[in-house]
Amino acid sequence: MDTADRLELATRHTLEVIEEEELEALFDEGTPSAYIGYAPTGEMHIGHYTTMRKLADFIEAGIDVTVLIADLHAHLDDEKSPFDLLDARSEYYRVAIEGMIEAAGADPDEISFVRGTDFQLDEEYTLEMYRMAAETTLARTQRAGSRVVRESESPNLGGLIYPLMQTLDVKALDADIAYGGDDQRGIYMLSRETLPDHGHDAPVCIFAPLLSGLTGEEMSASKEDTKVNLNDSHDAVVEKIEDAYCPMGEREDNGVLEYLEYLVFPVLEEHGESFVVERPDEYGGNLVYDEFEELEADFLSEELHPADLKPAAGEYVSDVIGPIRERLDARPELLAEAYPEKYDQ
RNA sequence: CCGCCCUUAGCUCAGACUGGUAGAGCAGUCGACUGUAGAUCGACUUGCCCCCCGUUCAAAUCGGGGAGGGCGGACCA
Repeated sequence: MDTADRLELATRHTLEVIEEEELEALFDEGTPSAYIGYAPTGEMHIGHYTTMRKLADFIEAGIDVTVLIADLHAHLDDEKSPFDLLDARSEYYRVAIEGMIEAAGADPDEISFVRGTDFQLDEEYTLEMYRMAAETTLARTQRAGSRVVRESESPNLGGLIYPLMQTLDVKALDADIAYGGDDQRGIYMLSRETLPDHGHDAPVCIFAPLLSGLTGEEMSASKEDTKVNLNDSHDAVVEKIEDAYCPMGEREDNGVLEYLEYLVFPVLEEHGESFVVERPDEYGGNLVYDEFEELEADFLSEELHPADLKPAAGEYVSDVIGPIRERLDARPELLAEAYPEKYDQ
């Protein structure tokens, strides 16, 4: 595969690449490494899946991929995860992530899993963190993490250590590429500024779009109705999509369309399948789409009505998470131990 | 170590001075209207009032103690 093809694969369906020329240079040199980190806090949802799907492209493009399960970060960010649940949540995340990677059409064995505490307590790492803390202002650090770390009237120090550690993770994992959702932008811009002073190249940054929530607002981990969980039952998925904000002919803040664009169609494309909308004859009969752009055009022209789209979308979204749901359902103890307050019986 | 302030519905808070076992907004649920959802109307729900002890016929409210959180002082003089 030549550099142009690898570039196309690695960057398709992404929001932003900083900088594309640097990525091109990495491909010319050989096999770059990329990493994405997830802090094991709340339950994994469909938004995680969209970033995960990209990893399959990375592997195919000849990139070494590492997934970091950032357990310390999960606690540093306002104690979102209690310290004594870090083991359980890390394990749940690993299994869920493997499921997503497999469902996305890649082999989980081709991805390296690393846990934060495996290396973030090393003397070298720690010492460098103190040095970085000494050279970075409060305001700069706060700004870097503002979209990731929980906002509060009385923020804890942990939220400021968070961006510094994430920056050091890039170096510790020797990553050429830092990949993540667009919310990570602030932190990785800090990394690009800081790392060259700490003996590591500024990482190429690739950002995935963040999906809108189903209620028209931002997707929120704490608001059930704004997102589809990976272990939601088929009926729960269909119902959430049915209840979703979806104005006819509009794509702004339209989570349903975004789910289809970034999740359903890429998977259908992988399997060579079409998207079928069952529509009563009264409204014109069934519709078949092979590309999202066709569906989008019909939706925008109001040829495709939300009331016909939603039931179909619900079915396909449920199918997409099906394999992951099966994995999680097969091991109920994972969720029970990771979220005892919710799954205790 | 000292002083002051805060803690009431899922969230933001009112009520406390002048005791009579709780309210608003938002959120949520359900209807109406739309061939979906939203918006808009209409209805409804929600509580260890941080904990313990005391005063009282009666305590979210008064007194004492404690916990958690915030702010300031103390060192630099």
